[in-house]
Amino acid sequence: MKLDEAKEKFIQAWGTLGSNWGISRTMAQVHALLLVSPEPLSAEDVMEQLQISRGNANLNLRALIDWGLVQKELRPGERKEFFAAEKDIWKVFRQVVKERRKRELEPMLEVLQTLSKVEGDRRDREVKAFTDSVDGIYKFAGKADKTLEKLIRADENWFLGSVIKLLK
Amino acid sequence: MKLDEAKEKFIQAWGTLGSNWGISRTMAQVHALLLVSPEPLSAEDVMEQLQISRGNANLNLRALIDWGLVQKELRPGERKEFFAAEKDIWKVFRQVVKERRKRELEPMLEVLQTLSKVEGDRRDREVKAFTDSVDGIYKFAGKADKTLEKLIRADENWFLGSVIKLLK
DNA sequence: AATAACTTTCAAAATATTTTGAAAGTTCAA
DNA sequence: TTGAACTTTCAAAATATTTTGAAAGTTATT
Repeated sequence: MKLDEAKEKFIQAWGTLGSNWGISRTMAQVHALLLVSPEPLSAEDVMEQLQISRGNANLNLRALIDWGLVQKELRPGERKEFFAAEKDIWKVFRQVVKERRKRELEPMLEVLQTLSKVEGDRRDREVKAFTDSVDGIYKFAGKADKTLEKLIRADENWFLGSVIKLLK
Repeated sequence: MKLDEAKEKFIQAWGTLGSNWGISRTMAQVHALLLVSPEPLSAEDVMEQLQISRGNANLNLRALIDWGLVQKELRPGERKEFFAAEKDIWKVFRQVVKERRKRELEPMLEVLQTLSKVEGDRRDREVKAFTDSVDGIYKFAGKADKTLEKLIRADENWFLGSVIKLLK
């Protein structure tokens, strides 16, 4: 397989993966493109290689920066901005975990806490089913939150080493 | 807060969570509704409580069954089908991991393997960046695959106990 | 075989998300 | 302060996804 064909396939596959996980296809494709580029790319480069508009390129590059997956690079004497993705996939993974924890898990914990204060007789089947379910999820989410916090703090080797070893 | 209000909020929150993770809002809401219902519900019940059409209810109930999160229940002497969600959130989590691994991780591993066979001189910066990236992701995905396989097989107590303990 | 009680299908409609591109905004060098 | 070189914005258009509901299909009973 030729490089260009392989690149194209990779970009497609990464885009599909992204859209399965609630990330827009194009954002994942921009990420994929930067992942396999040896040099940082300009917005123009991204537009050309993915055949997308300027506005779209800008939007998705900014979103990737928000997620902490891409960084701007300025070159002395050049006005144009260049963009480079973090290449270490372990770091990428940890960063995504970190962001999703902040954006989704923590807000969910607050909602669950609120919901556990529902009024009503615990002997009521409806009430009991509800509180049991919410309590179970709340406990699970709390444990997940703590676990992920440790994971984020843990260094690469720790994750590569200990967890894998533990699980074997 | 009254039960009905709390239920409504939970269904909304679960729907939002789902759509953040690439699951359709309505499918997640049907799941939420079944999670907090003490008794199995009929398609009719789901239609009424979520104010959705028959076709939509049917589609999403079937999808939840596909994901292994909901089961049909037949009552002797009744023609109607009833639906109940698995209530143990650990089991739900493990089931989701199991399905996503099968549906997404394994196909991705195949793609990555194919892509690692790209032609070209390794001293070419473009080729090197590509193969380095793909190799890194392939190794990561392979480890994740094995780790998740263990997680799926592990029993509840193991996950509740050992992993949490390890991470503290 | 006919009917009643259900479930499933699917094309069209509704809705939601993504993309575009031109205009506005910014920044810097002259 | 101007203008060139860029980036950002955002309303409209395009596209993708979800929802509807009526019709078709299924199954058990009579």
